[in-house]
Amino acid sequence: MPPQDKSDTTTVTRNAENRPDDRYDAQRVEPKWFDRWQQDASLYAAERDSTKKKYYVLEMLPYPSGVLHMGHVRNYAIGDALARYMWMNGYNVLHPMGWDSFGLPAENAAISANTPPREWTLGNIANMKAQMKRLGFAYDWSREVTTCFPEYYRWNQWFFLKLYEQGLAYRKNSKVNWCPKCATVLANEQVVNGCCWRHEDTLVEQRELEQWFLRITKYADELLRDIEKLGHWPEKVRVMQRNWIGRSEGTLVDFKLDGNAGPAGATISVFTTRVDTIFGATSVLLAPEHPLVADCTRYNQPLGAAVQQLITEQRKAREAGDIGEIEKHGVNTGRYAINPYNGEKVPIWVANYILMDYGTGAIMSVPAHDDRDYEFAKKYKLEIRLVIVPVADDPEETVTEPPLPFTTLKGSLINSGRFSGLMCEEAIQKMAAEAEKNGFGKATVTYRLKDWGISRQRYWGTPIPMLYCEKDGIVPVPEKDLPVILPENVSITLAGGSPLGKVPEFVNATCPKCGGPARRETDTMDTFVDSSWYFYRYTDARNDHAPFDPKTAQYWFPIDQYIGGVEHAILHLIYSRFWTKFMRDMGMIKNDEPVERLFTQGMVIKDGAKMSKSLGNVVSPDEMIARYGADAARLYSLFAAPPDRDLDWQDSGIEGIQRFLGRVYRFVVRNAKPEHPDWRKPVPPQLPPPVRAIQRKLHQTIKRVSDDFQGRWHFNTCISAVMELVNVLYGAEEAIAQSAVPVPLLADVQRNLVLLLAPFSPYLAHELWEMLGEKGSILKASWPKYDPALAKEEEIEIPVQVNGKLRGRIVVPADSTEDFVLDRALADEKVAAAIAGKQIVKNIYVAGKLVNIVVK
RNA sequence: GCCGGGAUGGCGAAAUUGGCAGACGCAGCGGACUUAAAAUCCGCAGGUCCGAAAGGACUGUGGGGGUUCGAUUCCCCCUCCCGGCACCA
Repeated sequence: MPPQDKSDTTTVTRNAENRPDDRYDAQRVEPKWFDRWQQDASLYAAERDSTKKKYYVLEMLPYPSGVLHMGHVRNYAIGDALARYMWMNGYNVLHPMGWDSFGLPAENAAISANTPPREWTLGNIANMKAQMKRLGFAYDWSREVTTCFPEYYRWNQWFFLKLYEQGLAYRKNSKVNWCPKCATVLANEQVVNGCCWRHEDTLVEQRELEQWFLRITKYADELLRDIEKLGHWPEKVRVMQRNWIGRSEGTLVDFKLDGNAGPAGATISVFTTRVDTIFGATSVLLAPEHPLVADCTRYNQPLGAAVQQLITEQRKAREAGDIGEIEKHGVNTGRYAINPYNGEKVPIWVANYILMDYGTGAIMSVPAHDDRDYEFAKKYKLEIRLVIVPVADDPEETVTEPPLPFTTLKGSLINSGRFSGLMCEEAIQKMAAEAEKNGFGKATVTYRLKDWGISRQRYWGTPIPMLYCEKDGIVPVPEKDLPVILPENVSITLAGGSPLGKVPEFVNATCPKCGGPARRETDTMDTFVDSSWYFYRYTDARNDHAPFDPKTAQYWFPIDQYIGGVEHAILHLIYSRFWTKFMRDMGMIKNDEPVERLFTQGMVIKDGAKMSKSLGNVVSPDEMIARYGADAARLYSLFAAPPDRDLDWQDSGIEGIQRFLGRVYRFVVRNAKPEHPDWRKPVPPQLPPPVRAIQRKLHQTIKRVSDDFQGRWHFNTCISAVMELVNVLYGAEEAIAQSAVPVPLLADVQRNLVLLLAPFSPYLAHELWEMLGEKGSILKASWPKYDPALAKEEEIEIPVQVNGKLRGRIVVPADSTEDFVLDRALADEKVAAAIAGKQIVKNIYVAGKLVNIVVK
């Protein structure tokens, strides 16, 4: 009996023979729901002042590059499924979206296409937003954040002023990474293998510039320590952050310069993690760019030339990203330093493997106990002096001449004066204490993490709200004068420094202190500033007197689930953590960390390679929507692989998903009978076995899908489970045709089937929900609950092994005793044959799982 | 070099706590429906060997070893692939 075609909402088209067309046409159904959803802006709005439990699910906001790619679709399909699931479980869900819309590509477009960055960006946003809506993602668009709007970036400026007030933003002259293609500086984090993170073939140059820095290093220790709190982050990301912060405990030791070497009283400070080996130091090595080197080379042309050579070698190696493999070279300065522990004079060398930007740029060289120093000393025939010997459990066996270099900490000191005989770790403590007591050093901690340089010599970014007055120097723009608006109609080139510097109306300003003329800062902020706090803005996106309301933020934070690509494991996620800690110390928020759970989804690849235009293997979401529909594209991106693994896109795979959606649709079209008098009656408690099997499968499926949402998020297996359920339903079609399946059960199984699909394929779910006679959005319906008693199998099949080899299977009631199962197993014909004439050593029964009979 | 992750049919994958390896899907093959095709529905399907068939034997989760009644799963060694870090003193 076909459903009546009288509803004005659900339309089942009919074919030539006037039978209902049970073929699922996504191109008919999806636009219908799309239009309805468009008309209801409140559909996915998070509730203010809710008494419900909150859930904040967030996908990383995209850069509006022009069009969505499959990686976006996958990312958002995961988040959307979770958001819908949480809605159906009664949570007050915050699921927002926005645009990381400042950045260089807009300027490049301006240069190549002569389109103003703002226009280009807003056009892309409009396009991508339309794509997202067409894909059916359930975002609260009333909270949309667009970082290039003054309403947003004024708060970047406001935060900057706060950072400046607290000494966390400061200006200094320093060597910076310069990308010639971007025509701007890069933060350390943005340099990949010596190249620009955006231009992987472009070597980064070193330039000397005045720059604004944020003092992220103030939080280095806390950022490291709190990684422990991120228990629901992928271990991989936690390790990467730990390495990036690079905490290292050691000792600073000052070596005095000998006699006439350098200015009187001058010292070379070295950093070492192995001060216990210092009696084995046979030279001091300086980085080629160490300030003292300049002093040594001033009146020594040949030495200067040699040092210049070392600088060049080091720079080349760094740029090529293989500083680790640099061939060690060095040159003797001819001067000496004095080891404060034993008064010994050691030569000062300059070496190309010493880095100026780590530690103090100077080391003590201990060839006997360091691989690198050993190699260097061998090459230049420097003295190698053993000061640590291994300690064996049996003192008789203690080796006195270990193979060199001997670098472990499991040893004791020799030839080390009053420290001889101490164990290494104890010696490190005592020697550091002595240095401190005598004023020639101290225990210290060094980080690899550097302060965050945020100045960019580009146009399309947040203007840094600072002024330079001839009289008053650096003066912050007063808070009341924010925002400093980014001017329009600026001619953009990649040459000649900051484009804003060429706009007199922008540059020329008045000093708020003295009223005299002042020059405006013309650099803009790194766009990672924008994304460091945007998720707080979502909680209160239209606030125009503060970045957000602290109370509201406190309700929503921390983010319950953050989802994005692993490529942001360091940059974005470390800056965000820093920003949160800074805001906490300002009293704006109470949470120490922004993100409770982080999920990093795998890449979408095709034919074994990352999708790229040059490989010609790009799959376009628009094309997938046009061919298969949004639901199919989304469902396939969840089905083809577990979400944390890379996904190999196969066009034939999505066809299978399209078939599956058609199968579901067809089943419901044929079996929805909401007008039937029994349709809403409760399912009878006693069902005959073949029908009971349907009910059992239903409850098993609900359990599997629910468990996965709570646990490991393997949506691919969730969808498989629903497919199995559908296969069972098709197997029952004959029974249904003969009215052997009670209508209440038929209704129940269809309702639940559609509910189970609601997080994954919203268009189809909404269509079928309506077809089943249900009113209102399926999002407002409750997630199905399974009944363990109904999910339970009454009879189970148990494999029987003999000596671990499968020999037979028996079917027994699920509550059988061990004795009963074993009896039945031994009675099995094939099992009996396999054990005939042998002696049974042991019977193993794993309840409900397996029997193994051990014979000999 | 160090730290992660991975390797399972022709392909994407599954096996959640040590217990039937290959669920589910794709591609393939066979059948039904059709004048025919598409669509749809049903069935078969790791490999090798024996058998006309029913069925049976052996073998099989990158390679080698171990623990166990039993290992894709735990332990040791090795190979390859992907990602990250790397003279960080």
